[in-house]
Amino acid sequence: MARLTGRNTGTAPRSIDVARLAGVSQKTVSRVMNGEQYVSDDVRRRVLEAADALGYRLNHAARALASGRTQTIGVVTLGTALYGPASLLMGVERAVRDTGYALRVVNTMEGDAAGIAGAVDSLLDQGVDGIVISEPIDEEGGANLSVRVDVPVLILGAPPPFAASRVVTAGLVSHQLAQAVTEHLLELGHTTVHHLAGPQRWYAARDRLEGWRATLAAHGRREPPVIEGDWSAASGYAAGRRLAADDSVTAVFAANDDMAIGLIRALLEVGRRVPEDISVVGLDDIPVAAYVTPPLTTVRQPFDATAQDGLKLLVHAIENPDADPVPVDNPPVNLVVRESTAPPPNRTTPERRRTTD
Amino acid sequence: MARLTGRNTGTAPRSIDVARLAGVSQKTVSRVMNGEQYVSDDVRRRVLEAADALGYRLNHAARALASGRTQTIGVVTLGTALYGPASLLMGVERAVRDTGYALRVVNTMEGDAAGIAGAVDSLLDQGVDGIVISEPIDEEGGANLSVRVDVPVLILGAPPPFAASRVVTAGLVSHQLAQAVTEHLLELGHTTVHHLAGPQRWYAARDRLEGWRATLAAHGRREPPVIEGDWSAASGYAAGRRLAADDSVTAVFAANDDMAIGLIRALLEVGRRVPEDISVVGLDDIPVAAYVTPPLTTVRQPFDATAQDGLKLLVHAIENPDADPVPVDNPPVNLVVRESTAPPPNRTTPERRRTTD
DNA sequence: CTGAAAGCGCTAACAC
DNA sequence: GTGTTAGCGCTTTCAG
Repeated sequence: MARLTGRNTGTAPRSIDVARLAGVSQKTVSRVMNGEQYVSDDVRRRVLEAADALGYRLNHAARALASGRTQTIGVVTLGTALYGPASLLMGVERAVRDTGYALRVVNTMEGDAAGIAGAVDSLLDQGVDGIVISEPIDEEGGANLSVRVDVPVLILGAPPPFAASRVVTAGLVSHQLAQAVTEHLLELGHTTVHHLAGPQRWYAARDRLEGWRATLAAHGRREPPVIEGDWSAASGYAAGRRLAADDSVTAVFAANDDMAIGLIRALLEVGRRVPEDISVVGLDDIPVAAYVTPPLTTVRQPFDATAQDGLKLLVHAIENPDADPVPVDNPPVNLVVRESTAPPPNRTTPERRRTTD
Repeated sequence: MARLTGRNTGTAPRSIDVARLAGVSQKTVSRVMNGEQYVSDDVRRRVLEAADALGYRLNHAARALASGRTQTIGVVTLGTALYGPASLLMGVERAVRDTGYALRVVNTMEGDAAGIAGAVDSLLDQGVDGIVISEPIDEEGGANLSVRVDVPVLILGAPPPFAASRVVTAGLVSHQLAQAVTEHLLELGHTTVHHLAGPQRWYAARDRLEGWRATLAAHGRREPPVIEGDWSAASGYAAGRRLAADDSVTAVFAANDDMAIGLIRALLEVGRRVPEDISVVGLDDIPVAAYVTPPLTTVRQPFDATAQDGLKLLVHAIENPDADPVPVDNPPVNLVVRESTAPPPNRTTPERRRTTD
């Protein structure tokens, strides 16, 4: 194809076109577009006007090729609409937006053989300056990432599962959330607290379990057997059926709200009242939590704060390859006490209280 | 497993390195990497082996620059973890994955001045071969996209709000979903059905309202005044308070499950039973819908099917610039009848009206 | 402060 | 079937 140096019919304008119109060199256009210093205000204005007149749009592919930087961050998520992961993803998008980077997304399905390693690999393949791994789960020891990753990595909601050149983390708060829940229940007077855990391949699920366990131990309470669910309301329902059969259960901490809701449903179906007979607490504070019956006591997860803090670290690591990671504070724990928790029933003198809701 | 040695450390293997190792020309490597024809099996194997040995990774930026195609699709979503939009996004990711394209994501916040146009613009800026707009909302007539869009666009869940060179749509089923719900309620014997609509800036909300309205009209029923919510359980709750004051209400169709749940909560609080006094239906079939009290009757949205169908169209449009768009079938409507719907209560006065239909 | 030259790693067109 | 020759549109030296 011949050089279309003079005309650009149907072709997007290039920086050289802008340069000609503004009467400067192409390099100067580049300087202006990148907001570099050492450009006189007059030249800058002329370039900007010319660019605007032409409808100039910087070609990112060319920039990436020449500079080796893509100005995009890749995120690996679970391919699920679960409230937690979805909220985190949205938080990440917002946070990335603020940093001026673009966002690429790749999902890992649960049970995906390639798992996180495959997703990271494909991101590296597409070209990203940094990677966010959101809520990783261990897929068959998939934690060992055999890919060499030489861009900074942010792990959200789990400690570094593998060694990469520069890894930062954020959102390691499940432990505290679980502690807050457990203590709330203990303070109400419950002798102990049962736990309906999330799938243990998830770090978040393990961390919540540990937080619960540690809190119980700290208060010298007996640790009841753990029931493991899969985050779904259906699994909560199944767990509720089992728990309802045990008269000693007076308080249950479900690792997320969906399971808590399923659990409550099962309890109600067999005639156990919540919270009069059994208190139930969830975790997440999903949008409907305040409107189920009874309104659910739960802890809110700080998704946006986590995403923002994490991205700040990641971008810092990208742009300052040699600097040390700056630690961020953990966001405050936000326990939302509603009506699914109450003191344990008085066994000797059952309180007969009528509630219409 | 691939290894990455460093993007511009001078050590990143390029196609020419692979070519040298395999003893072929660089162009041949390119042919092999792109799966082109006319490469002997022997050469292909040698190239692949050399690439693997070197840990070669194709440079997408260079490819994009040279070919003008990015092999990525951009998606514009609402920056919300609402079940509907989040599910659609996940569906899109999965579908995009299957097509071999990569995915870029940009959010539009509600109330964002730049709105969809800005998001599309930024996507165009980053370089994409096609664009998916998921559940657009009208932001102050933001429908007029002043940007020139010269890549195919897929609109999910709404008709084309603007003129672009090639626009395809999918997921226009809200109307039918609303119809299914309304008819279900009518068939149970309700004289009419009230509607708690979604925010009318959303096409999905308008379409549901239209579906409900048309169905009522088709059955010759009176159309009660519409209450508008904002998708949230809180707005459903507020609507429930108002509706509960009206004795004539026996059936309500809420435009999504969250609002339905809030609505039910409000009804229960003032002593109106669901479904004995009032039937309530939602829309979405969120994960907890089956476990709230009472279990919610709702219609499931075909997110995955919509995303897949839509992406098929989009990719077709991308790869066949001149072909006509192929229409796809609408997925079947999936009404899930649970326990929040029942025949209307028996009035003390049998003012039962005969309907001939 | 500004400009000229030299690629970044790949694909496209056309030879062979 | 395979190689050769040009660029894609930008950023990078390095001059002035």
